[in-house]
Amino acid sequence: MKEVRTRFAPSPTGFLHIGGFRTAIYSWLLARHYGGSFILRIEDTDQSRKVEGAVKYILEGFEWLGIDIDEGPSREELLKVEPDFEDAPDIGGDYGPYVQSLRLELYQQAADKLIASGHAFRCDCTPEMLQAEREKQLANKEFVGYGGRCRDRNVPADKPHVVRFRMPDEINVSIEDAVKGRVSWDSLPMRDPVLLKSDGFPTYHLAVVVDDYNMRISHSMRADEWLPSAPLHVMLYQALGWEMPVFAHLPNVLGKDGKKLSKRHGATSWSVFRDQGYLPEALLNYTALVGWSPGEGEEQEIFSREELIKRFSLEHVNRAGAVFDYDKLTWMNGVYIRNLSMQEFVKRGRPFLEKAGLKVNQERWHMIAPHVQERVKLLPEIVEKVDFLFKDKIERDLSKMFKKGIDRDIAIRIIDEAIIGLSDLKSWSREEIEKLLRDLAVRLELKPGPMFGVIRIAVTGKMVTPPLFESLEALGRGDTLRRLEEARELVKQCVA
RNA sequence: GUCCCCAUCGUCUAGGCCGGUCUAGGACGUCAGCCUUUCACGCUGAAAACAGGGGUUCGAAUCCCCUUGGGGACGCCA
Repeated sequence: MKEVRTRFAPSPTGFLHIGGFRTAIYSWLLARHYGGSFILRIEDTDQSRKVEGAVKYILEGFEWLGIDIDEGPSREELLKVEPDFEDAPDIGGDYGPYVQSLRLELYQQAADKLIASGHAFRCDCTPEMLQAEREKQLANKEFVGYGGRCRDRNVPADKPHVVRFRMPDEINVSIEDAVKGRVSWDSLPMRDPVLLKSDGFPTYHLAVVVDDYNMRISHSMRADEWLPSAPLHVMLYQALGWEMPVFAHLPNVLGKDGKKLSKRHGATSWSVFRDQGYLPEALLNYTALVGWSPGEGEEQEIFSREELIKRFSLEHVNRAGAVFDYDKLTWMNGVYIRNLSMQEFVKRGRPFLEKAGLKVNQERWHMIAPHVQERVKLLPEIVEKVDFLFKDKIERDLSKMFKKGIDRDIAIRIIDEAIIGLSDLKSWSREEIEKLLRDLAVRLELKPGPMFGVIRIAVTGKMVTPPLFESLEALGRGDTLRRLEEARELVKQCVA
């Protein structure tokens, strides 16, 4: 079997959203599944829309997600695209350059070949002329497109011009798409499309065909919106006498509203997910499942990178667009967080505590971590659960204390007794603390729930915390007693 | 205006190619309950879908056609 070679070919015109990343993920997965190569190619043929930093951003996203690249731009090539990309990696490969603006001769040659064989022609129509033509067609509700003025004018090569493909009057083209199945066209996809622009740069259509062919791409995977121009690409391959890759048109990733994913859907770029506390392995897992499933009745949904590679196949890529469900991603992130080793959780959680401005005491954090690990779905949620451990002063909403049969006097009694008992505790351990407080509840003839609630608010200031005894243990005897005493005074000031 | 793609619970999907085993399975979310020191986790259960209409067939979620709905393309953007 032919080597599987896939490529991801972003244009550095903006910040790639998660839908674009999914295309990359599928391409990468297919290459890895078959032990092939995954190639990165930069499609910077529209110089006017270039955005500085876009390539760097994509590369960082790949690294974060764990998508490794086999062939791609060398450091030198990257610096030509983004001069400020100081730590640009040196990827390289045998089919470079991997940046389209550095491959202009190749496109020119292909265009010349097409002109020579009569498949293409030069055109010197001005943008104004084309615009006028288009408006007229639009007004008449006609098929919009080039009218063919220069088809047989033999515009000389030394005059400013574009090169257009000579679209036949009738076509009959079909492809065997790896996800859509057989798709056929018997009417024109577009009229004499431009192949080479007047600035010497190719349009996407020419570039993708020339590069996929020259880079020996076996599977041309791309988003759904390219399907309508596939017949043109087929005709280009035929006119050039080149063998075609397998096409795979991937369904779109949609926002909650069922529309194609875009910026207005909020968190759509990888770094936003990272900052919101999603784990890269969870994002990768979930994203792979938006539009693909292992099929065959498999009910497992949590897949490691290796399992995804092992199971991925184009046959089970869905044909319909799929909504990206943040709720499910968040749930899955929680699963991944709980599956982390304690050490790993401690390590990954800490930066979010620091970012929240807390002075993290590693001993306390380490002690409480196992008890918050199963309580968060997003890393930043850790902050509100443990900040009482790292603050000198805490806020208390005492009013929350007085419910379920707890009044001011009882609260004071509880706190007093707790102070006495905890001070006398032989060792400051979770077991000792629990035993003492449970005994106290029995002695005071109180239900444990409400009574522990009083201590909870007195010491942490919150109604909801990690388990109480573990929380006190992590806080330490000194701070616990100090806070209890402080709370006692505050409660005394309350009007009964 | 022309062309193309798509269509199973609210969402992601299994099943469809090889019609019967599908009174349509799983997951997220939702609701109820259990567990329980709060909150989670975990567990149990519930509501929830084959877009509509025609065919073909003994039998259709599965095959065919039409309708409807959704998406996309028609640029010297990708």
